[in-house]
Order: sequence, then structure tokens, then C-alpha cells
Amino acid sequence: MKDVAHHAGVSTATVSRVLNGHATPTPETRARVLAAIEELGYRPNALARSLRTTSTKTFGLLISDLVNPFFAEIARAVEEEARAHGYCVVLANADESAEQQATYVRALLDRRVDGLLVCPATDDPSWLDEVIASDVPLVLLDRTVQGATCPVVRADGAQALADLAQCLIRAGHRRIGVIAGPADTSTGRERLEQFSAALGGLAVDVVHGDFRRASGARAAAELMDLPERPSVLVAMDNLMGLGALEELRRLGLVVPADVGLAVYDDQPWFPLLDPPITVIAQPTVEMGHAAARSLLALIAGEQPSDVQLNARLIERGSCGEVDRG
Amino acid sequence: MKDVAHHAGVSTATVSRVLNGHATPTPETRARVLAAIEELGYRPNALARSLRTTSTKTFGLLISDLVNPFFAEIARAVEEEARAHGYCVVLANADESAEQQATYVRALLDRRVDGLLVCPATDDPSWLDEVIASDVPLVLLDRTVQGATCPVVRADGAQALADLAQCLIRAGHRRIGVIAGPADTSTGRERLEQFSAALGGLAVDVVHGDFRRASGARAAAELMDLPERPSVLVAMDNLMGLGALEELRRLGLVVPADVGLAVYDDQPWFPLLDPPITVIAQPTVEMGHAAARSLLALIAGEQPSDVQLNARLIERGSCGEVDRG
DNA sequence: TTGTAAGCGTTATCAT
DNA sequence: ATGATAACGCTTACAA
Repeated sequence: MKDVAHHAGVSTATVSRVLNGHATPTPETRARVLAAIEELGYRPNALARSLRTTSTKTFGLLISDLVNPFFAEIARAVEEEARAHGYCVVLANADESAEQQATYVRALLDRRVDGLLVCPATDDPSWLDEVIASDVPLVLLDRTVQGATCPVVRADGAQALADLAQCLIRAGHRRIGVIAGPADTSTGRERLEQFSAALGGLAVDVVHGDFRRASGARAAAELMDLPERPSVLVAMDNLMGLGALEELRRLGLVVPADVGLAVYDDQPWFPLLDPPITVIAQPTVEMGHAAARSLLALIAGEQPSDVQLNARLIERGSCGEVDRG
Repeated sequence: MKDVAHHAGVSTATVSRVLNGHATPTPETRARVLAAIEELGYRPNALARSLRTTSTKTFGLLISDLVNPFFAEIARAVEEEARAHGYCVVLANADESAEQQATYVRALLDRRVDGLLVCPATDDPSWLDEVIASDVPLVLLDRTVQGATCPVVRADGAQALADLAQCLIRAGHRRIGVIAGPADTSTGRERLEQFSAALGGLAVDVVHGDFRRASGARAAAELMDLPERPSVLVAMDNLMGLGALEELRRLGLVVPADVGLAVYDDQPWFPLLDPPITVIAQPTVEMGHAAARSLLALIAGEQPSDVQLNARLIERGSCGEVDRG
């Protein structure tokens, strides 16, 4: 910057003014400075600038699992909305681990992001104190944590789960196996509760997984090993659904003849299976956009309210019709 | 930091020394400082630290398309390896756009990342000059660009494509439709060339896509609309393969009876289709790890050589057997 | 072992 | 309209 100033015969202050589009510099000095910048290939140091202005024009986005396409889509949407408003997104991947999440929260805070979007790995609220202390604006995405007072953006699956319950009961299912998410995540608990509630008194067999593929396979194996086999399986996330599908295949079980299957989260390949899989689809793109906008609002000093988007059931025939012979 | 120093009755220099694990501070002053840090909830400002030390302990990772699971897996692996060596990864998503890529290269350079990993969206080398000028270490991942002199980590598909060609010819295919990647990407060109070469004189019908889903559907439609229909389609990337699958389904065509299909990139759901899809699998995790290690080496002043991992054919039956009646 | 002070590359205040 | 200059929060000679 000093070089540029020298080259243009001005002070660094003027260079700064040109850089930041201030009104003051005269058109001709502006031209001289711009020429010098061009010639020297000068690029401002964002670190120094941020140190001075206390603004990094950067969001931190903490994702629970990057290889989960549900989160990848959300991340893409967040980044899209952020970019439209002049913000960069630093993406960190917690891999469904609470410790990694805490580590990254700290790393992002230390790097002075202007705002934080977190898809919490677990309910554990211990990391919250640090971000509150730093008073960096925070928005929770997809999942909540205990006692958080910040805006939350999530999909409401109650209606969709009720629809699914109806659909299964109508099809004659009386033994339902649920591959639930972790009990220490809000989505894991809620989906299970809402589904159970919608089922009325009907009991379900529940095995908890961890929202990842292998756990879906394990859970499916366990459920199909029960003395009284379920006639349909409901996987509460797409990766566990994938694992379940793999396990059923391995066991030589045919969907829906031997056992039905429904999955939470839609994926483009679900309709390609035989039979196409019945799913509950979440509005990922809208969630990402809404979350970024909430954070923007928070930064602008507003008080954005929570956002609840609706998930919806897409029936495709993988839940079959139970033979009532 | 000044507060901490006051609180502990020392100077900021001593606080700094404690923070950075220097040998000098006496155990008891160290304890006092640590206590003060704890009590005040002090967190060092990474920006200021980086400004001073010119090291951010951060890699920039520029991905061509985050919702492409191939890149998501790579990103995860890069992050994993980087974390193991004390580096954070800032992930940016170019969405297969050259302009967005250039924008992000600049943003990452300005933020003074210690190294850059780029999966180039196109061959366009214009952004290269800026990173060379900045002399931030650079590693190219998956794709190369014209005239780049930096280490490259990629998968070599020549053998796998030759195997696939053999497999198709053996099955009796004589009209092969290729859904190729963009001609302005190295992987787009190479895969097509290597496959054509392996086919010997046999002509192929080629339609270029953009490595994304919709283009795969369009290309499949175009190929199946040819006066002489191909008996098998080869999609040179998993997203275009997905699109092709969707289009074939829409057209009411059955794989492999009506038309065979092979796809570059494996995905967990390919084996679940009926028939399971024959694919060429790339070692994504190894690629991510290798790339991160190459960058680490570059930063350490070494001269890592290019890395070529082998892709491999996995035959699963979606290419059928042509009826030679 | 510890403190003083300069400097990293900016921006912003205050003069001019 | 422009130029000195202090300050942002940290690290590191150098001195004590």
C-alpha cells in the first residue's frame, strides 16, 4: 500500500479512500491511484483491514456432516444467499462430533467471523457460552440446542409425519420399525415423538442410529431380527435410509413385498429405485436462504423471528399394502 | 490481552509467551497468566496474530461443485488431513462457474490463506497469475489447467476406461453414446479421449454436458433421439449419470434391455438400482488426503511430485449383453 | 525471566 | 481534497 501511495504520489490515506470508494478523492487522483494499483498488482490485506474495521464480511457455517447431501444442499444455499449480500462463507465440518464442533466454533470465533450459522451436532449447549460471550450473532439451523435464545431456522415435519402415519395405517401396517436419529439431537427426538404421537396408541419398535449410513444398516438388521418382524421400516434421515436399504438387500428382503420402507429427506435417486421410495422432503434450499437472511438481519441489529418451513410427504409406493389374509 | 496482562500483573509480552508455549515464563507466572485468561474468558484475536506472523494456519479449498458428492467426499478428506496437521480449511464453492472461481481465489488470497487447493472449474488459467504473484502455495486437485506448474493430484482413469471399453465390446455393443464432460475441463477431455482411444476405431456418438444433473438428462435425450440409437450410454460423471437415468426412466426405456449404462464415479446407491450400475470408481478419500499432504509439503518448502491414483472399473451388470439375433 | 517498544497493513481522526 | 498520525491486537528483538 505504501508502494502504491509512492507510485501515485499520494499518501496511504488517499489510497485507502480510493479503495473504499469514498467521495473525496478527485477523479484524477483516483485515476492515478487506480493505475498504480493495477501496475503493481496490489491487493489489500483483508486481515489488516478486518483488524482495523472489526468486520470480516465472512460467515462461519458449521455443518454436522458434509457428506450428508441434506447438509451439502443447505451449505450451497447459505453460500448463495451470503454471496448475494457480499459475504463469504467459511465452511467447517463437525462430522457429527460434539468435540469437533466445539473446536470449530472456537476457530471461527477466533477468526472473527461476522456471524455464525450452526447445525448443532448434539444438544450439548456448552459451546453456546463462548459464542454468547463473543457476542457474534448466531443462528441455529435444522437442529436446536437446549436453552438457546437465538433465532432458529428449521423444517417442521409434524404434519408430514402425521400424513405418513395415516398412510401406513391405511396400508394395513400394524408393526412399525423406526430407525430414529440420536436421542441427543432435537431432530432425532422430535421426529420420533411426532411420528409416535400421530400413530395414536400403536406401538413402534425403535432403534436409534446416528444419522449416518452404517447405523442405518445396523438398525435395520436389528429390527428385522425381532421375533415379530415389523412390516415397514421408517428411517429418520436419508443416510440411515440408505444403510437400511443396503441391509435389506443384503438380507435378501424385497421392498415392499417383504417389508415396506419410508425415509426422511428426499434424494434424487429415491424415485429411481424399484419401487420408488416414499419420503418426507425438506425444503433445503429455502432453509439455507432463510438462515442466511436471518443472520444478515441479526447483524443489521434486527430481531428476526424463528423460521419454520414445512416438510411434506411424497408417497411413492415403497410402503406397500399389507396382505390381510 | 492488555486486561489479562494487568490482571496477572505482567506485561502483554509475557502473556504472549505463555500463549505460544515459550519456554521462558516461570511456572508460577504461567499459572497466574493462565488463571487470568480463564477468569476473563480471554480469546486471542487470530486476525491480529496472523497479521503479525503472516501465517493463518488455514487452507483455502476451492471446489467446483459442492452438491456433487464426489467433491463433497474430497472436501471431507482434505479437511480431515488438514485438521490432523493443525490447519483449518476454508471451503469455497465455485458452482462450476469460472467467474465465481476467480472471485473466490481472490477472496481466499486476500484473507491470506497459507495454501490453496483448487479443483478448477475450467481450463481458463487467468486466475493462476494472481496466485503465483501472491506466491501462496498451490495444489491442483482432480483437474488441471493449461500451463500450471504446481503439483497436481488426480485419478488416472485410462486403465479403467480401457477395461470398460473391452467390457462393452465383449458384450456386443457397437453403437456407444457418450455423455462427456465439458471440453474445457481436463477431466472432460481426457476421459473422452482415453475412452475413444481404447475403443480402437469404433465410432462413438458424443454429447457434451457440464458435469451436472440436468445436462445428463438433456444429453441422454439427445443421444436416444439419434436415428441409430446407441445400445449403451456412458456418462462421464455421477451427476450426469443420475440425469441420464432419470431421462431414460422418463422415456420408458429399461436398462439394460433397451439401453445399457455405465457411469464414471461410484455412489453408494448405484448398487441398489435394478440392475446395479456398472461404474468407474475414483479413490476420493485418498485424493483428498494426498492433496492436503502435497500442500503441507509445499508449505514446508519441499517439492512434492504429482500424484496419480488409479480409478477402477466395477462391473455390475447395467451394460447388458447385446442381442445378436 | 521479564518488560519496552516497534511493527504487521489497514482505516479514521484531525489538521491543513 | 489530502496528509500526518494514532490505533486495531498481536509478536518479537532488544534491553534490563
